[in-house]
Amino acid sequence: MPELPEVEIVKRGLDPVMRSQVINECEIFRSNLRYPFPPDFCEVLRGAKVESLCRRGKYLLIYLSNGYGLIWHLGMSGSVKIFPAKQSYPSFERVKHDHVVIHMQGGAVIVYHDPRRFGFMLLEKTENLNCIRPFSKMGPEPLGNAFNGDVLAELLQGRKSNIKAALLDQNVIAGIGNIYACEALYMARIDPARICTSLDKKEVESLARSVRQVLQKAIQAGGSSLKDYCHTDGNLGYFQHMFGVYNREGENCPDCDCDLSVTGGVQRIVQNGRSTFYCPRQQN
DNA sequence: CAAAGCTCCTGACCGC
DNA sequence: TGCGGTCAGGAGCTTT
Repeated sequence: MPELPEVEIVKRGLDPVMRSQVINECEIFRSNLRYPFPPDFCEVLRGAKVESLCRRGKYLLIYLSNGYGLIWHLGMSGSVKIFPAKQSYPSFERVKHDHVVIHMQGGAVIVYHDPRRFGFMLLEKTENLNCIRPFSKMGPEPLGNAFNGDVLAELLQGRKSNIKAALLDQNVIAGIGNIYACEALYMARIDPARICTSLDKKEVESLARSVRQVLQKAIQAGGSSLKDYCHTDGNLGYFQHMFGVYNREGENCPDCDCDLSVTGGVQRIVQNGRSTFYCPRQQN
């Protein structure tokens, strides 16, 4: 479940093997992931030099010298593996669910693996990238300079949904998924069921700070590895060991020492069809 | 327009 | 041991 921190870690892993390097060959092993590959997908990549890589929300954007940008989303279960030049000879073993293989001129091989195939790769002219969906409507980067309590207050202005759903809406803030929405609300000590408009200025300030902090800490920890996610070198992130509430139903949260037989510990509820984990004693 | 529901997919897990 | 049912969730689409 790659969210902003996991995509950022993937980007940092890809950068040294892709930036300023030429793509020698691209192979796809099925015609579609979530969406069909563009018909000229491999041709556009082949021979192109990678100018730069960036992350926008949960998206990876790879800018090519031929005027195209590769739009790459890891969906729910996507992961990227890099086989450095020395180890890629004679050839790596392609395993089940390896759908895309990119060969760099220096010999490194980049493999996209995605069992559930919620991920996708698309192409778009670089000049159009900011004008097309989802980027044209996407909310601000929570780790960017342009994000703070005032901005968040403006974004939540007049919203009638609960605050958890708002954090998950990519048109409000970019990059937050279910894990970090739960963790940010816990860190800010805000009940996930609160309606956006009911939050006062102080709470919104606290939430904006918590969003930034939880994402920064997760990046420092190499992201969260649950089920499918791992780094480009195969190592796991360890932020899942630092969860306060996510996936911890029935346990004490880090700031509670209450009697579990009385309080039941961290609760799991369903909001908008998604699990929410929270501590009723800390978040209200 | 906003908000909520539905859908895609596979593997893990559970109960019998 | 096997088998069917349920769950997980990002985001586009549909419905309200």
